Amino acid sequence: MSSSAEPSTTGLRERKKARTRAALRDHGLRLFREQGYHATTIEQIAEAAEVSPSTFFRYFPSKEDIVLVDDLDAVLIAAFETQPTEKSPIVAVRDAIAAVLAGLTDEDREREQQRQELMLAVPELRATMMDEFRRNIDMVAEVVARRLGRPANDFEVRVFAGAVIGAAISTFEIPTRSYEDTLRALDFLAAGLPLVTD
Amino acid sequence: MSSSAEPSTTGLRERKKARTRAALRDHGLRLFREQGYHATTIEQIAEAAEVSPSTFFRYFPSKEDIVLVDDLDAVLIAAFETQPTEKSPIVAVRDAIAAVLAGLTDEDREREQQRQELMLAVPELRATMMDEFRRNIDMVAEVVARRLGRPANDFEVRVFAGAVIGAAISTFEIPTRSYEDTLRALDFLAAGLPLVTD
DNA sequence: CCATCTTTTGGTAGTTACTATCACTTCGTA
DNA sequence: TACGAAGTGATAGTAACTACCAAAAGATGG
Repeated sequence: MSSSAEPSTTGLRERKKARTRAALRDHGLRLFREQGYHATTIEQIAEAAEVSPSTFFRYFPSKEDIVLVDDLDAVLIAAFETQPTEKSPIVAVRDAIAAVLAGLTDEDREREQQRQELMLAVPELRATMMDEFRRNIDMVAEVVARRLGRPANDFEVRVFAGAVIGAAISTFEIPTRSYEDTLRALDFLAAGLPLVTD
Repeated sequence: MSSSAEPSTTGLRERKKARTRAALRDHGLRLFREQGYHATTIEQIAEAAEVSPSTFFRYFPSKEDIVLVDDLDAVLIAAFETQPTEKSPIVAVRDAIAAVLAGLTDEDREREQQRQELMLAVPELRATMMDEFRRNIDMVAEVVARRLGRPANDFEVRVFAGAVIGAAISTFEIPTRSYEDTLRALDFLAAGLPLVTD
């Protein structure tokens, strides 16, 4: 048992594993896109990646997990922590998200959009979505709590995080949705949700 | 094909169907509680309800759907619509929820709590939870939009609804959670999420 | 009351995601 | 080069679901 630090670019074994994992995910997502989620079987994905079905399950605990990606978490946290402390929590969150989104390539945004659409469309994947949702609340709560010097499970901080993520999620079903909608939603929340009768 | 109004207390057939459905759900939830969700098979549920596995799937499209209940939707909508229009949308939502919760028996609340815990604990059920979550956003948005004379898919109204439901959901993970926490969360949201450094 | 039509049901035979296990191969290392 | 560890494939099994068909039971007109 090694120290489990980072195996990044070591032996052939690690490299091969990384390649197999990437191949499985890429072929999986491609097949999902081409023929739909249900119509794609593990066998097909394994075959496309040139491994056995057994091996698939050694890399991903389930078919759904192919879609689960949390690459952006660390980036978001970092972006938030560099926000000046003068900003209110809600504005800091908004600006952190804006910064991260601005830093993505069009391709990244495209892929992320496709992932979200897939999750919305396929019932099985909505479990994944709920998990992501809860994870995001935890993440926002933790990071905001730290900034305010409150405990991580502070009631008000968690409600704040829930409202932020809920506002963001509410934009997911907009047909023509772009990432600016997410920012608009947070702006509206920052303004105190000023709804008035027209 | 009849007029699909309400078959409520008609022929023997309807009554028997209602009984079978209730038996399947009750035995299912009981078995989930007693032996866990995974350990309970459709076969066991069907056997307990004295029908065949085939019949189970005629009543519920999947095992998960046993847990899905939306009895409260109509009640909540009605409670909201009787709120005086002077109240701001957020206060009206809060008070409507408070009224509904106050109207439940302790038993109802207990059962509802158990359902939510089950959904949080079992991965497969979180898909159901996400669906419920989206349905709740839609419901709040629709009802608030009507009150404000805006279209049902109005951007600001949807963000409002997302924030409300997000705030409510954020309280789900509190270990000692009671239904008052949901109201506290909405109060905090109504106050504009006033987070300040201590 | 009976014949008939419709709905509901049980059974059988799939498919697919996923688990467990075991022998075999491949890689890292002394 | 020999040995241990890690990765792989194959096989057999479980359980959620689907499609289908024939039998049973409730509804309906004469």
